[in-house]
Amino acid sequence: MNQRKKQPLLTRAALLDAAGEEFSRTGYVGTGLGSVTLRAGVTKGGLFHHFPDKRSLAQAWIAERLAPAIAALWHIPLEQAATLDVLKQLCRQRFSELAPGDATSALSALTAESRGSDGLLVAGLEEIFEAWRGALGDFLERGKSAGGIHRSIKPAAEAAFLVALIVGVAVTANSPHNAATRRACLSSLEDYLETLRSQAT
Amino acid sequence: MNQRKKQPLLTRAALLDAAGEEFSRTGYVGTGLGSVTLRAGVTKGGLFHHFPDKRSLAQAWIAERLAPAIAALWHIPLEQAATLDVLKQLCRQRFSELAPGDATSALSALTAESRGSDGLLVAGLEEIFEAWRGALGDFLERGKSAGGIHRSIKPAAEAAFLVALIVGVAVTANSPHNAATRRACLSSLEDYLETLRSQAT
DNA sequence: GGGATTATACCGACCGCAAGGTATGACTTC
DNA sequence: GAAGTCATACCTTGCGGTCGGTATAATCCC
Repeated sequence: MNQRKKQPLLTRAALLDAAGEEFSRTGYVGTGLGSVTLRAGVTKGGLFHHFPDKRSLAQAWIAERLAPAIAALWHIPLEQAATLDVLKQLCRQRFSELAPGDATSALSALTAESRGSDGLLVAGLEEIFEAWRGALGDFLERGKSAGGIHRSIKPAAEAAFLVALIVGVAVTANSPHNAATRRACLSSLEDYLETLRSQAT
Repeated sequence: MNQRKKQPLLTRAALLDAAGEEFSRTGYVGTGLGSVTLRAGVTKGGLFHHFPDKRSLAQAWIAERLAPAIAALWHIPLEQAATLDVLKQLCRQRFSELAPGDATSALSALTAESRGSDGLLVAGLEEIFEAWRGALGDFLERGKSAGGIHRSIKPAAEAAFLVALIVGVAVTANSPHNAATRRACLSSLEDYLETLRSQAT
């Protein structure tokens, strides 16, 4: 076994993971560094050795954890797809998994919290949204080329619309308590996606 | 002039207004009672005379200020309408007014923040969403009866969908900086609303 | 109606605590 | 031994909340 006692990469990773857990559940201002260090099994000294301050920790987590998590959930499954059914199936799946603390909800909550106050955090979050909209736009573009998606739609606008909708669902209906609302949104979303389908030739 | 020196109703109102300003801009945990009392021109003693604790202050603000504000923005204009054009015009208007700190953004941010942690605040916020979805559902129902809206739609599901979308826009595109994203969402929203129109006979 | 009494509204100092952050030192690794 | 990695102890600040006191308003009683 590895008998090394100081493994900076692992401690850094543990700190990021612990911070992510806390940020996802209680938001940025709501989480104390004490809970983070406790969860990570590291003390204050260790934390501030790896990150100069709380905001940097959050920024690192956003860039190194949250962004990839969103990509894994929403970009990659669409990477080589071009049909509406793939998107519909993806939404069904992701909506059913939605819960407080997951990546989609965390992204939504962090954005809602940071906007207006913590301008520096917004930058990293905004990048995630840009990438998300880009991936969705590319997907829709491919769908248009392949013929499965109607020619008249504007992929960029439609992507922004879809991202907003998903965020809205993550905010208004991400708890097991309001599963009914989530199902209602999903139902209407599927109807809406059908309107993007190109008329059968 | 009224020379009364103690006007409990006015001070209470001032406290609610001040709390609203702070909650809307920096969220629940992000606002200190010091800023609230300062803005209201009241001291801690006065605050805790009217409200037993911080959470009660927030609850009172949600019920007495935020809920009516949302109603004024989204329910009342639709109260006696039944055509899609009224809804489209309303969305155009409200989207253009969207900014950090307004009622719609505050509702979205507070909900995103409270869910998972402050269960007691969620109750009041949930009521607002219920009323919102109800008002929108009634509107769509009237539209169906009047004939302007397609018969096949499910008003309740569509209402949940629309509320989620608006919240999503308020979270992802409520700052003047991303007006482009907001316009994109609005554009797609209008296209989407058109699909609800009943086929011309 | 007018003074005494009680209840209401508000002030301002203070408390305990947890927050973010720092300084220093000890142990590891190269 | 020098640089890197982490622990311990501590500092300052601001938080939500309390408490004794005071000034104003409503009520009572004659």
